[in-house]
Amino acid sequence: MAIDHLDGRIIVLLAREPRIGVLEMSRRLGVARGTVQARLDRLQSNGVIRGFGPQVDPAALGYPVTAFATLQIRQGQGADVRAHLATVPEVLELHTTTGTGDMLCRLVARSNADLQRVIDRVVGFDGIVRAATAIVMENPVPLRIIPLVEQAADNRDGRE
Amino acid sequence: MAIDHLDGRIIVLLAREPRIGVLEMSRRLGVARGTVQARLDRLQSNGVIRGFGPQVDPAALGYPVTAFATLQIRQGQGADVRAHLATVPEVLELHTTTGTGDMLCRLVARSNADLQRVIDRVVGFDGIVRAATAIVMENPVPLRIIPLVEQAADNRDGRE
DNA sequence: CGTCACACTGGGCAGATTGCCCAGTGAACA
DNA sequence: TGTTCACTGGGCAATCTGCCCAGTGTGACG
Repeated sequence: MAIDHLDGRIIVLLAREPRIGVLEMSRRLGVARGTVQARLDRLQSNGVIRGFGPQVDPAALGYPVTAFATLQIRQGQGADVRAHLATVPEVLELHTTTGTGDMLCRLVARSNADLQRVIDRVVGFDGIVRAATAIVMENPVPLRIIPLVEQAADNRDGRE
Repeated sequence: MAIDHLDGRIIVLLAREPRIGVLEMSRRLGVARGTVQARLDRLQSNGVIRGFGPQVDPAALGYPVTAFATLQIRQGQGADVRAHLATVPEVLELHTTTGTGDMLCRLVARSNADLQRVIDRVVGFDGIVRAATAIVMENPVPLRIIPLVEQAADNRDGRE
């Protein structure tokens, strides 16, 4: 579950140059190919690396508007709301949270006007009491993992 | 920028079986290998497919706690806050938003107790006036793109 | 102090895939 | 009608993959 420095370097290398291949990685890292292969297998079976799916940009698909909606759910309707939101393609992710809202979801839309349609569809469901939406203007830090991987690798090295 | 049905099938196939390779894709989709290759090249140069980086699970790295923090920023300090948050590895992404807060960031931590440390580090900066944190309990809909891709592909087909 | 398990090395092998090339075809379009 | 474009189907050398092996070093454990 914890990763060492070599694991970290493998992940970072893979993140920077995804098409790199095991052989080239082993050359860059100065280890045997079998080692890289074994590490990769382990990282994947550990679940540290979930997969290598394509990273699709919603904006390039025609959905340049992103928003976060905080939802308040009527007691006992959680499961129904989850099922409902799962059917909306513009709902990219959904979390249940502590705090003022009960759920937080990430939405995309074709435009600000289209966002209204999406929100209507999201909240047009019985179990949802209230929704507060925040439109994303800028994304100074896009979803990233490398700094965390490096920290995790360093911690591990420090401890062992 | 818009994608057609074949593009959609390529992306979905790739999302489901990332290791699949161009040749096998062409077999599954019933088109020539060159076609798949050309489509993929176009999707990547379009920016629709950003890349194929490894999808790393923070939980498996030892960071099982996720939270969203809404930050209020002192006027004119936005750039400084951005730069500060970019240096915190546990900040996985950062958005500037409309609405009650000025920024929304996704955090991870090793435990609920550790989350306190992360939040202290995040808000331990002059430009941040207030922070409201919501801890994620469940993630009923993990970050996904396939339904949106399918919708985008269908729309395109319908129009053209 | 042995013994064992484990990870890593360095090598080899056949088979598959990739990147690249080409000519031909059909459809859309000026 | 002529041109452009995407797609097809094929071929080629080079590369990589998955798989195997024996040898080595190290740490854990009896």
